[in-house]
Amino acid sequence: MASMDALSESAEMMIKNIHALSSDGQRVRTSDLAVKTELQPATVTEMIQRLGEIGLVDYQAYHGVYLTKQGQRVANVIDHRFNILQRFLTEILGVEKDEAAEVACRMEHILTRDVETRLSNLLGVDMEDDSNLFCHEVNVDAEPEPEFLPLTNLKEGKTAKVRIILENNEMTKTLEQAGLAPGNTIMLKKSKGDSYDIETETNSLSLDEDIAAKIIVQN
Amino acid sequence: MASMDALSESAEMMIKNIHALSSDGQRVRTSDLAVKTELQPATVTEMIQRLGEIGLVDYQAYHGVYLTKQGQRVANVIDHRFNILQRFLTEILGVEKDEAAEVACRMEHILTRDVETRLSNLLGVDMEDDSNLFCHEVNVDAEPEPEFLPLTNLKEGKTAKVRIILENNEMTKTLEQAGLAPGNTIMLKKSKGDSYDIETETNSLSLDEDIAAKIIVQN
DNA sequence: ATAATAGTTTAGGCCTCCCTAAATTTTTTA
DNA sequence: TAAAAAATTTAGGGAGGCCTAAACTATTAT
Repeated sequence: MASMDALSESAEMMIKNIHALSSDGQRVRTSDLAVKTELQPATVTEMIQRLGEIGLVDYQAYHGVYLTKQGQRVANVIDHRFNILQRFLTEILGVEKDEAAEVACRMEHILTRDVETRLSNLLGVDMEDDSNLFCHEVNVDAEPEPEFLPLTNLKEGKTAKVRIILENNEMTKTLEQAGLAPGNTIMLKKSKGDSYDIETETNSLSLDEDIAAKIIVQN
Repeated sequence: MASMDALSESAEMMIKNIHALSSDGQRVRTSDLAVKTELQPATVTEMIQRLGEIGLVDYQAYHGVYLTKQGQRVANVIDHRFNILQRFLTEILGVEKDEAAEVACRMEHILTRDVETRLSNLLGVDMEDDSNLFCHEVNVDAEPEPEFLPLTNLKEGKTAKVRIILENNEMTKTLEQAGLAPGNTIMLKKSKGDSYDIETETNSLSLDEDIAAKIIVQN
């Protein structure tokens, strides 16, 4: 049980993965960690030995590890940060799930307590409530992924959801009032020449190509 | 000029600092970089030699460095990411400036292009426009910042713009059709008990607290 | 129960990033 | 312009994090 230095990203990832694999409180095997972390078994051994010296993990040679109380606390913090970040990235920014998971997995080691709290508030999560502190892993269900594309590439008759409007000026303000706002669903009726006829939930309108190119939709 | 591997955080920080110190296109001295980065001069030398081999920097022993075209491009990307992150942290999350700078300074090396774009959009920055790609340092102009807050925290009689609606289900679709969509302006008429009477551009409606809490507005 | 197999650790090597101390080069100044 | 001072680089070392190959331990199967 040594220094209270900040843990490295690698060390935190190892703890996170130990937590993810120790469903029933059993010791986690080196080889399972190696697969999960995509490291060589020898590297895992080295790592968990170091974590053992720091007191975050109970390690017995040839018989794997489990998290100590202290280690569990670390794991919970990391998991919580990951969840908050992933939710922020997907629900608010609209980032695609896999990328959100990757980015969240890197950022979770950087987030400060304060930023974490503020993000939680934005998402309407009660930080005191530990009940959302699980979910270790990326969800790997392959869904027919909706594509992001400029409105100019949408096929006639297709419906898509507005995700991003590049630029933020008078013009785009007008568009938003006409129902062309992020989150709304629109349908491209016709594109003739450089004019795009679209239908929003509330209006019909026609845009020229320059503007249409700045509207990114998702089908 | 070697590998196109991703740069380490340390390498990116060095480039950022070279950029920050080379105001007039002059070579930057090792000792100045040492002060700025809080590293030993010998460490700086080592680093800039490596950067030179990769072609990001023009290094002449005993006479300092300057960024190559390629190095400048890297610096611009990093600076832009920093600015976007810092603005997000301060303007939207309300994080105190110094902490925001620190966190942004760690996250800038992790941000993907996609997340960067989406954050820019949330902030109303046009990503194509390179004119915002300078500013190495923290912006210290205090403006009367518009606040992001859940509808449940809006004062009666106040007008605000809808920025984000968390969740994307049947209910929220209905809300959007009633004018409660990102980009629209609404006014909170009255909040009595856990019921919120609001006026959108097209309708009047009443929400209960659970839903109101998921609507983030900006005043 | 022991030999074969599977799993784990140790040994040793490489790279990055940081350091200090010594050597070297540049700049200053007398 | 040569000696002193300042700046820079080289040399060498340590920790973390990763690797492969070899040694070792545990498990399984006959």
